[in-house]
This record gives sequence, C-alpha cells and structure tokens, in this order.
Amino acid sequence: MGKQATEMLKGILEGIVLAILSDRPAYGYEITARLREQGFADIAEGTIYALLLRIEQRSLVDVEKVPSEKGPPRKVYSLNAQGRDVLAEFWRTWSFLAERLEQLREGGR
Amino acid sequence: MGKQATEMLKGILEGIVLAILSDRPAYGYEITARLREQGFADIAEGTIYALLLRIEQRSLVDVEKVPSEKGPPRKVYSLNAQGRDVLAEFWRTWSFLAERLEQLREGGR
DNA sequence: TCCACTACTCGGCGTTACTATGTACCAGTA
DNA sequence: TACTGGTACATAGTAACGCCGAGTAGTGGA
Repeated sequence: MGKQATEMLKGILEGIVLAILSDRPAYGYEITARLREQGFADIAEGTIYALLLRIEQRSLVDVEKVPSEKGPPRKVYSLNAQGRDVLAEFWRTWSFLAERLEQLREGGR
Repeated sequence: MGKQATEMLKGILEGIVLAILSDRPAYGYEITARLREQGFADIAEGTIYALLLRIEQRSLVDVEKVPSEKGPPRKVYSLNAQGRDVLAEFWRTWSFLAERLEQLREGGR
C-alpha cells in the first residue's frame, strides 16, 4: 500500500481495532499480529499502542493486566458499552461513505 | 455525521474529488455544491479549496480560468493522466479497505 | 443602499499515523 | 556467563489533512 493509504487509515484504523475487540478481548501485540495476517503488513507497532492508549483514555475499553508466559505482562483490552456505541457509530459513518463511493465508482465509467 | 467522520474523510475526500473530476471538469464552488447534494452537508468550503490547491500543486489536474456570469472568474479543474493514475491507486486502496472491513463486520456477529 | 449569492484565498488549530528509539522480560544456546 | 531473538509496551517528534473563521470581490435584485 502506498502513502495514500496512510491518510486513508486515519479514523478507520480506530474502527478496525474496535471491531477486532468487539469479537473478543485482545492485547496490543496480538492485535498488531492479527492486522499483519489480514494484509495490513506495514502498520507500525507504535501506531497500535498509541491508538490503544487513546481509546483507553476515552474510556471505550476496559483494561486488565495479565501475566504472560513470555515477556512482560499483557494489557488485555475489552470493549465496554461506550466502546460499542462508538463502534456502532463508526459502522454508520462507514456505510454512508461506502455507499457514496460505490455510486461514484459506478458513475465514473 | 459526527466528529469521527472528520478523521475518516482524510485521504478519502481527495479520492472523492478526483472521482468527481474524472466524470467531467469542474470548479471549486460547483464541487462543494455537488458534495452537499450528495449528503456531505458539513464539508467546509475552505476544505475543498485547500484540497484543490494541493492537487493542483501535485500536478494531478490541469487548470483553466473561465469568466463567470456571476461573481469572480472560475478556476476549472480537469483531471490529467497523472491524476487518473492517482485515482486508480485510490480505488485499489479503497477496495482493499472495503473488503477487510466487510469481513470484520461479518465476523462481528 | 443593502443584502444574498457566487467564487476564491489564507492562517491557525487539533487529530492522526508514521518513524525511530527505548525499556523490559524470558528462553535457548554456546 | 554472555548473547541472541522473540515477546510486550511506551514515547517523542514529524507531516498531512480537514475544520474553523475571516476576508476579498464581483453580480444582481429588493
């Protein structure tokens, strides 16, 4: 993905992470790994941690420290009610955008 | 649309404008008006003009000054070859994102 | 004359993702 | 013991983008 993608991810990456957490709780390193598997190869670790800190400060997630077999303790994030609201709002906005863009793409040929 | 949308528009708004221009040449005020018709009610005028200046500086568009019946002369933008390349790249990135998100949404229930 | 509409420009702001770097813990191994 | 590599989190600085607010200017109608 090119540099365009960097800008396009803004705001969307947060939605993606919230969606991942809505499936089940997860910790930063795990989320980074899952994103890489799903094709987001070049998303920096630091980006995810910064994002997680932000949504923690906005109280969209609950946090639990869990000891790890390997390495430092994990911060496991789980989506709370407020987080679910934000996620729902995200999907609404996304749907709106996706519809408009689909129309534009059709019209463009 | 909420404040989330502001961030989500980043990068995408440029694609939208390029797509509009790929249909046919247009000038700033006209583009703003068309966006409003299509539901992007709260996109600031200044945002569009700034975006147009950026894509002009990156040589994605050709510019022609055309006198207007009402008000100051119009700057009519038309997509050139380079702009078409960037638009194509935009659609590729968009498709990628749209696919991933569709998967996430399915998995989420 | 005043207002509304058309049309473009500019400076400053907040948010976001990226880069680069650092800390720390553990297991295997030579 | 020392080294390497994988796990796990944190942070400082940067660039880009969209928003806000204000300003300039031309036209036509009340």
